[in-house]
Amino acid sequence: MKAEARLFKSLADETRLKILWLLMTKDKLCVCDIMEVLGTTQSKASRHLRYLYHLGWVTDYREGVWMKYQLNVTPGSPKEKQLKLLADILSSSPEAIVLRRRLEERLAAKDQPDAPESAAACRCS
Amino acid sequence: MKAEARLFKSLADETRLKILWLLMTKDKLCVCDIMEVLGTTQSKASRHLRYLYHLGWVTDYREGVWMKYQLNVTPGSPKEKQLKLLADILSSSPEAIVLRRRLEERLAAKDQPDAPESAAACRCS
DNA sequence: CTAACATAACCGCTTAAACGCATGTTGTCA
DNA sequence: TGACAACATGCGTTTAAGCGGTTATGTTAG
Repeated sequence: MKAEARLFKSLADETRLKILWLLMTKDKLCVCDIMEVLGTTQSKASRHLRYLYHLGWVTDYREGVWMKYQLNVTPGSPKEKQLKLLADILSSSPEAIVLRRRLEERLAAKDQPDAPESAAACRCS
Repeated sequence: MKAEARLFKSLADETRLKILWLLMTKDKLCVCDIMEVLGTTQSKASRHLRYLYHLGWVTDYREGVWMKYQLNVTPGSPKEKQLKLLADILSSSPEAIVLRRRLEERLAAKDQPDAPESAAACRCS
């Protein structure tokens, strides 16, 4: 059951859970979005995203300068089912709402090109 | 989401997963049974059982010399639902069958009082 | 080509988890 | 009461995870 243990270990980190939760709210996020919404470092965000990538939780693709990440929702895959369960568990957390709202705000701020430099520090599309 | 991370961390260990799986097969196991079936140390088995106990996965009660452990299946509790999901995940592991068989053998051997000392090293009821 | 930016990889450090071993505790039985 | 069995736990060690800070890689714009 080593594989199962590794599966759960990949979920045994608060930052990774938050990242997955953000990607459930909105797929196709770049690293700078996640890093900004979570209020963390680029190094940390990127590292956890790579971790999730190698374990099959997310897929990535490049869009210009930005690396976009999204949930691996291949239909019928075990991951898809697991993600559903995970969503159910995370949604009952009090922080879930806060994070979701922060993400909305962040994405909205980026649509305003006259952002007051506080939001949208990066020029991620 | 710290609580959720801790929840998954409690499942991020192979020994603990195996213990939970054994308890899904047969509730009310003593430490010596688990330790024997998993082929591990008493110290290790006991420690992980206490760990699972403190996180609400299992309950315990004393039966003479033996400490009996069983899954915490309080109806309607979150743990009950989580255990169902966990059972689903673990059952698809190749080791699941082996462990289940080993447990059956172990329990059967204990019913034979003329055990050849290899099985039933302890006199657990 | 070069500067600027987004991201990944590296390094050293700190912390926490898991383990083995030994010891303590509790219950049973003679 | 003393010996023994089942179990819990304290301690020291080892190993792995996460993190901050820095550097390397890749991409675009000028």
